[in-house]
Amino acid sequence: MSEDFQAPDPQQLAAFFALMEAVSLLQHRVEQHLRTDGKISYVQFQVLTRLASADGQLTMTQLADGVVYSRSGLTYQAGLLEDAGLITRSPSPDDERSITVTITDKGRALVNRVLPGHVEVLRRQLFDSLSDDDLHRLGDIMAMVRDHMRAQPPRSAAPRKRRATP
Amino acid sequence: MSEDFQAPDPQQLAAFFALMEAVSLLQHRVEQHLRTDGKISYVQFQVLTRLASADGQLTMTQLADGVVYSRSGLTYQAGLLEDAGLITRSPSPDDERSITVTITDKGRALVNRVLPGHVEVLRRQLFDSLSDDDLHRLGDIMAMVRDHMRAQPPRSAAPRKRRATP
DNA sequence: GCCACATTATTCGAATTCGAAGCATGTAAG
DNA sequence: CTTACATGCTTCGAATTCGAATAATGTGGC
Repeated sequence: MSEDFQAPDPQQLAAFFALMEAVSLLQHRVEQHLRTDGKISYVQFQVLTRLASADGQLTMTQLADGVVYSRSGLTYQAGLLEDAGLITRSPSPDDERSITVTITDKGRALVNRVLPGHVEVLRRQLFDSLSDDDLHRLGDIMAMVRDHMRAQPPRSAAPRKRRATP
Repeated sequence: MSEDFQAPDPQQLAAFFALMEAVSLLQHRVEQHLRTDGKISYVQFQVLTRLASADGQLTMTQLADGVVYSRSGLTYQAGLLEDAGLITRSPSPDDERSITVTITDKGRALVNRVLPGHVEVLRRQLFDSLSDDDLHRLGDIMAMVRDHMRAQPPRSAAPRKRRATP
């Protein structure tokens, strides 16, 4: 396991592993609560809350980007949410290609019904284990990481826009 | 959105959102690299590295717990890894029910081949955006969260075998 | 105006995931 | 020993996920 390449600092790796494992556990708990309490998945909850905090409507692309999801996956979920009467989809006025997704009253009601329990889960699983200072610090750190990654395009999937001998 | 329940501190929520979003992005990047470079998923990579650092072999349950995965999901992945010749499965000597999973030389070779690139991705996506101090702090914080959640059983799914109306 | 290319969303098929049910083995109580 | 339950893993079906291909609309250069 120890070879000639630039060996990583064990401390760095430990941080990475702890980060991934903790978030994995947290996701499971959150998912479980939302499923039993509101009969929705975390993705669906994310879509609804994003719509709610965005004054009611967003396009599919805006949603997919925010939720860090594939377009096709979002199409599927939007279909389910629409069938359930929690959102509506309508063609966008400005751009004929876009779809405007709007949260319904029923959707808002569901969010409001589930939110307290959701927050309670977060409190018990995450917030309670940290001091205010640590929590504050965690927020700052992860915001930096998030911004850093948003700014940095993936290595190989970089769009081949670079001049191909024009 | 603002009602009568114990409203969460916006700062707390911001930390949670940043945490989830950043990890989501990170997972995508890592997954993408492993797929293109080694033709394996992150789960499979996790299984292999866990085996490698555990002196070669573990039981299915130990693996599933460590990887935060469903048993059935692990069975599926183990099947793929075995077909690919990266691990072997054999009945455990002590416990006739258990399966001992062992990493093969080919499995170790794959890990060693992919590891440098993997670490490079982590460096570029995660480590580079943080000071040593922040990284250290992040590790400590997430370790605390992880331990806290491991210690705390999920709220509703806790008791499994409650007798059904005797 | 017209042509090439970018952008938006969906459909499709394949792969992965989970939970419940099933099977076999281990263990404790009587 | 025998019954009752616990544990370890797999099988099965349903749901979810992604990426590639597709269709439709927008935009820029000429």
